[in-house]
Amino acid sequence: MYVSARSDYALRAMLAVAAASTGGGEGGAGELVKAASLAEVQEIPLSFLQGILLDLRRAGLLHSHRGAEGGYALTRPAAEITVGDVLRAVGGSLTTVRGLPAERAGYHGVAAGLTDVWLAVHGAIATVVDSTSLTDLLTRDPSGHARSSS
Amino acid sequence: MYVSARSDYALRAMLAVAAASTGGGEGGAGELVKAASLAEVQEIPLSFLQGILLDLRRAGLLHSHRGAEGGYALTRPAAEITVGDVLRAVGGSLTTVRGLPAERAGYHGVAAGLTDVWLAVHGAIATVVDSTSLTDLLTRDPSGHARSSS
DNA sequence: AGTCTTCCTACCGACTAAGTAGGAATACTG
DNA sequence: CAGTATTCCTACTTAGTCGGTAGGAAGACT
Repeated sequence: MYVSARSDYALRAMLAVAAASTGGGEGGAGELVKAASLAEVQEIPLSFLQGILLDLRRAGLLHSHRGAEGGYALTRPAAEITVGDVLRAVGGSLTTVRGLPAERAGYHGVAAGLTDVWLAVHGAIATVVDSTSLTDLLTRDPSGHARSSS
Repeated sequence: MYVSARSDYALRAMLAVAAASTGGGEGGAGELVKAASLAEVQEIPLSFLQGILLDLRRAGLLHSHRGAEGGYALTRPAAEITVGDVLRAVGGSLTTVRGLPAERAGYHGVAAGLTDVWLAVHGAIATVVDSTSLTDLLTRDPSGHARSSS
């Protein structure tokens, strides 16, 4: 699996927004965080981050507000947003074979069985990232995310 | 997971070599297959394939013989070569975060938990590709490889 | 010697990823 | 209504990798 800078930044930004919301003690989602403060606390280039935040908003994970005192906030509770949600919002499909989604690799001859392998890999990745929520990462509860070994 | 053309070709070539060895009926590994025939049967550009076969040989998965009647053969039985072996031979690490191996992502602040996610993903991928051998793919035995989605 | 095949290095074009720049739209303040 | 702060959006630049090609050198057999 290749995690691009874009995906990495997206996750870190989402975690920072989630931390600001829950840390403030306010139960609602009214805690707006500015892009500039996200860029600073996680050391992400601001211009680059803005494009990423736009993707996250289009995917329905963030909502934003313009003008003074504007910023970003989660649309759902952090416990209901998974790592997989964020990755898919900015990166498209989790598994690609030569640029194509895994299910349409198009093999023939002795290589026909490879499609099943890619699908199994895809399922394994999805299981991990879809069972890990933002709160799992913030609280670092060991029982929160899937343990592949054992 | 991104499967590059290089990795894809490598697996298809290995499968073709394995099929030629077992299909011939000869128990030994003496069945040499030429790069040109591999390129033709799996529709891989010959010049590109030669570089890949070189990597596979350096990784100890193939041995080669030059001159007329030369070619490539497996160094081990196909049942003892896994998909993971082939992928690592041509592609380096299975999971990379911004170009770096997963274990040295280097997070700080609220993003500290991300490392565990990448390691869990890495483990999940490794479990699949390391438990699938070339013979599993050739015989298409359902019990051979892991089934993630029960 | 001659031929066949692997071996090896260098190179090229195209694409994408990462990051930058600059401005338009929107919201609040006074 | 003027002004300011912030998100929004598009275009651009740069650097690196990926896929593929070319041309020979080294070895093996007849």
